[in-house]
Amino acid sequence: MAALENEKSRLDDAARAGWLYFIAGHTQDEIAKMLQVSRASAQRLVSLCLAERLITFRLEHPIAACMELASKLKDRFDLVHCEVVPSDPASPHSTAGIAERCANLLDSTLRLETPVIVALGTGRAVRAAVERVTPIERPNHQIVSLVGNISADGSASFFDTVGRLADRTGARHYPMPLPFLMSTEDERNRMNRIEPIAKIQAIAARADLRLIGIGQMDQKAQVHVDGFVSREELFEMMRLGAIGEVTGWAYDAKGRLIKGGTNKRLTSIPPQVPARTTTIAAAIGQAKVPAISAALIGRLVNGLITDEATARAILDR
Amino acid sequence: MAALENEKSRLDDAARAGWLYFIAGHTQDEIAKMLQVSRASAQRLVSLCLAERLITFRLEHPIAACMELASKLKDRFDLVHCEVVPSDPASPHSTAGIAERCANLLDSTLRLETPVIVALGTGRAVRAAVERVTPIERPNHQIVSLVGNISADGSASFFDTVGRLADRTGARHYPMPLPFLMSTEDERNRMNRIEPIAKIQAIAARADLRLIGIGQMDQKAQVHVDGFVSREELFEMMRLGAIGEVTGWAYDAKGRLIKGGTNKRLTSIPPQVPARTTTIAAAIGQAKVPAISAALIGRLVNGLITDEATARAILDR
DNA sequence: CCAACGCGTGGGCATATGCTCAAACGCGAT
DNA sequence: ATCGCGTTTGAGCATATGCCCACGCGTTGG
Repeated sequence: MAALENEKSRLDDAARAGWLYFIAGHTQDEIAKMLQVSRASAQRLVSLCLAERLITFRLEHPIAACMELASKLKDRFDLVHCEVVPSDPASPHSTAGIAERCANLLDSTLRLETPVIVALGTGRAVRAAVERVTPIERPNHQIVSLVGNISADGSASFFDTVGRLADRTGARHYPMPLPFLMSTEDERNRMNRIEPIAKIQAIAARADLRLIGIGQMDQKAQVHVDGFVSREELFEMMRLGAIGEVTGWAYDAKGRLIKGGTNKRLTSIPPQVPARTTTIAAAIGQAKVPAISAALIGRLVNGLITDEATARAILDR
Repeated sequence: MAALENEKSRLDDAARAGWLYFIAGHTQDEIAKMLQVSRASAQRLVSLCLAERLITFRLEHPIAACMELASKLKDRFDLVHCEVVPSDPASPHSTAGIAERCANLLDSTLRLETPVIVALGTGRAVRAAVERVTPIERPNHQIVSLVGNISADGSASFFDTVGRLADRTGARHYPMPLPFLMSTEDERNRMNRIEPIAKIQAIAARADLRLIGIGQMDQKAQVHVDGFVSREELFEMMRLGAIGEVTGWAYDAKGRLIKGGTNKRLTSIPPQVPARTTTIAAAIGQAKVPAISAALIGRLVNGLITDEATARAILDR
């Protein structure tokens, strides 16, 4: 049917309009005349172009302050990779900037012709990053999830990061078909031994890149808000000293994994300590500062993508 | 002195403003408040950011029509590389679009770690492209000029493409310290035998990429306008059938190099026929259509970067 | 076959942007 | 300290932009 054709030509026009607007520097009035549409439509095309990310902006200039923060963080915590983007004072929790950089990191990793394995954890920034990855055909890559994708109520839910990234690359993908928490430690251990799960874990262990979020362990902990961990479980972990979590694994202020509590029943693949694989955390926000700091101190991650304000707060501790 | 410091921090602010404007999507009023300046200054910063190319736009969407034209050209003329950018109906001679793509091509070539040799010819698009190359440290690359850089009046003049590109990469560079035309064939041949020149020619012969412009041979021929070739010389070449030129080498409508005239006295490195090295021409404009077509037919180049209108005109012949 | 619906269109208005111009601000020289 | 020159700044205005609304066209479901 013609709908798809239309859709396509509309996107073409949008791209054309965006090109004329941003690159050639024309006004929307001029573009409207060129494309033979009303100015209002031209405006719509330009904004469609933006909404569909047909055009992207890249900042070529390494803002000195950010560069400096990044290099200090790199030194202080012995990181293999660190990026600091300018803060957006109006929305300090927006993932806009870091998602862009994460997407870039994924892009350049996935662009390689030699097969690579990318492991993904949780986090809003990770999700947003995946959405921004440039599609590229790489059927020999592998995308693997570090966390179970079955929520508490049994539905295979929350954002299917692995699937989305696989869509964009044609890579084989391995979501982890497990609940986030099992009911007992035994059950968890049994699960870890069954064939398909063990296989996924083996793949994850060979990952070339791990990209994960960092969650703080307070009343607003994402693992609790999303319903993976009950209020009681959360409080127990806090009593045990939990200050943050990566892929669900709670750790204390020194970045040491908590021995008991939900950590005994977690199905997620635990962090390597210290991280050997390139393991990049993407996290911003004042609330996460202690959690991020601890993860860096404990070497749960060896890379960080954050914003200026967060970077400063981490260094100021 | 502090001037440089100031300059730097001003650019930082510009980058920051650009980021907030284009990426975070704030209005200039908001940015002004954030950066503690007047709105007018915010506007200035944003436009400075644009002017300095601190931020760049990249069109992710392969505009179907352009893609199709590119692929037809590739097939028809057996090209190894072809790109077609949307035309800007308002300024059909603007190098904006193709310069961007050329810069991109240079970027990706220069990004390689293994030493590469890039040879540059003449042309406004080539010059503009060099200005847009992302600086990257590649001291082991080599940049070599295909044309003499001494103008008719003896000054080492016109735009020093090779030097500029070397500035941006730290690569060794080899401008050709010769006049564009010698006064006799003998003299030219003698020049070709002297040591440093022969060496440059040897390097150019091993180039991994040649990027050149195409000039038409009519009253407005660039070689004439720029004063490299006199009116009489130009007319003589036209009598001999010249329709276009690459790095000064005039050729006829079938793309065959003219045997006599200025070609006997040219110091530029002649095109390979047929091109074996990746040799990309960057050229747009109705006036250049016959010249571009002939160069493609004669296989003086095996790649083309042009715009939609020119591409269409070439295919319609 | 028609009604209801969705989607794109163009007009119009409030707001944001680009630009000009005169005033203020260094900054160096006297 | 003062003057003069060149640059930067902010007010104000003309213009461009973003968005809401009512309309029309095509599509879908009854």
